[in-house]
Amino acid sequence: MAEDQLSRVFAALADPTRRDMVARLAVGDATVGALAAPYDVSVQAVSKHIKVLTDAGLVSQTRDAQRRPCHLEAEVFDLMTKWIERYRQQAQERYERLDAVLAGVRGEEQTTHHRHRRQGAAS
Amino acid sequence: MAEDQLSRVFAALADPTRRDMVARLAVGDATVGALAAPYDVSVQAVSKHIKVLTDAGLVSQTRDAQRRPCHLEAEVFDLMTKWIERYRQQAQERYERLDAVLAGVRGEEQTTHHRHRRQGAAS
DNA sequence: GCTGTGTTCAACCAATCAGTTGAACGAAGG
DNA sequence: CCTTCGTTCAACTGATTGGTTGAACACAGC
Repeated sequence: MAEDQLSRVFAALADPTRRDMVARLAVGDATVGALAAPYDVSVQAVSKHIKVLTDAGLVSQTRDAQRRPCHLEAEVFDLMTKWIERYRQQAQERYERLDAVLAGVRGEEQTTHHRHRRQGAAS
Repeated sequence: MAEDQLSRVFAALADPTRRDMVARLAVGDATVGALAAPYDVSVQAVSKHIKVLTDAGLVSQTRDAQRRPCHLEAEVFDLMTKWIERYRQQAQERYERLDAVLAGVRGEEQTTHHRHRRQGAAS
């Protein structure tokens, strides 16, 4: 299931340190040691973070002598974006449809923000 | 700080049950009980999930008699999308730039700045 | 071959998390 | 009033997480 990977990707990016690592990897590949440098944690901890990112498919590692440079895999982002866009759009449409209903049925002065109208409208 | 909220949003969506709840809320608002129905867990557990989503800013609740309908707040999605887009794009650009470099200076070594020892093709 | 550097594995710890049950609260309705 | 329904709070549990340290592994250079 892609569901599983989606969970891993979201979970991976839920950590600020890992998000920062991704941000730095977007600029350029880096070794584990180089990635670890700015943070006040052990290299082992960073290695674990990389493992999480790798398991999520966000990062790949290759071999360069004894180093293992990390490379950002950008495609996985699309998985997230698709998921998000889908529901954001759906919610947006529903919001606009509600707007239309309110404007049509009522025809009153509803120019300001209508606060939440609870369900029941949707069939 | 937005960083903190970003962490909460990603963490909230890392759970498949919560993602499913968001998906259903995109269709229409729903009460806690209604949301809980399809899942094989207690209502209290679902209530907790809603709290997580609410703390992340993804869901808001209003009052309707003794019910508390949940409403999806779509704007928070933008926060995520912005973050993702930023780094996805950056990685993409870097990839294209590298492509250009490889095409132009085929097989030559450039010692100017980063060591683009690149994995994959270059070995 | 040894030594040094870079990285990961293993075991452990404290904190957080997703789930449970039991009780309490707020509002509607007999 | 008292009950019932929908929801949340409180306390507890087992699993996961992010961190640690110490050892092991994989190369490169002497």
